[in-house]
Amino acid sequence: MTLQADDLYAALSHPMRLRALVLINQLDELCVCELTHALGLAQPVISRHLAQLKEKGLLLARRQGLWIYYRINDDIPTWVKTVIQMTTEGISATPPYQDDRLALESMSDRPNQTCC
Amino acid sequence: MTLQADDLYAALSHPMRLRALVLINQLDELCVCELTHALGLAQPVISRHLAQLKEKGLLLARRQGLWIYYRINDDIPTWVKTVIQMTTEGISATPPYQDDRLALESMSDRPNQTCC
DNA sequence: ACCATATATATAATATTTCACATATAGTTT
DNA sequence: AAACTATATGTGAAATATTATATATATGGT
Repeated sequence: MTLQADDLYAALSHPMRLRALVLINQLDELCVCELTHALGLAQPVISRHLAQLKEKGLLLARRQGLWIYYRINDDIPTWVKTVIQMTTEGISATPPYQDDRLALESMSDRPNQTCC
Repeated sequence: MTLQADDLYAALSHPMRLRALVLINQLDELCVCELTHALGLAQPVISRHLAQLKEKGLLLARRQGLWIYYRINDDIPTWVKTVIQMTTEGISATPPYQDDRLALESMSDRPNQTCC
């Protein structure tokens, strides 16, 4: 069951989902609390958006201890990967995407695999 | 005023708008009646979707006699053009996009510039 | 001037999406 | 096992998008 174009664009149609996806694409893998911090949203809101991206087949989730890490599903059509990559390159240096990245990097006690 | 990523993806988030855009991208320029025929939608529905694509800056309209032809705005960021092109190439050979093209080509008394 | 055709728009009804808030689940630590 | 943390989900309200229908506008032809 491959990702349909409709599902891709439905997934990207919310500004926060686009911000989340661009951030994940830049950093390979992020957990919910990192996204919550970077995007400044309430946890249930982030979780819901991530659930949608996952439902559509765009993201995969991996649990590690208490944290759940989301990453881009590698099993999507090549053209979709290109679209995500072009978008990321096209907008990552502009607000609000640039600031999202800075907010993430300034996050204290950010969980990561090495410390567990 | 450049096209924002949010606007692009809001524009593409409706299946019929995606179908219209892919068709226009393949054929350079199409009038409302051609799109109505190809996509099998009521005229006001098509007009509204086209108006949205135009509002976001994705399409331009040109009147020729009674017909209004829509085409892709060339004044959009390069990455957006790439996204549209990759999408078109990625899906144009699959349904329903393939059938839209066939429906268009089987349209009788299709208006075109040369006959006016 | 009148009629016909192509397209656009107004409006109200409907459907869909999103959010806020509360609560549930799963894993960890003590 | 109880308390704690991170994340997910249920539910109803609010916001937003879409459609159907009717009507308006613009152009061309007679």
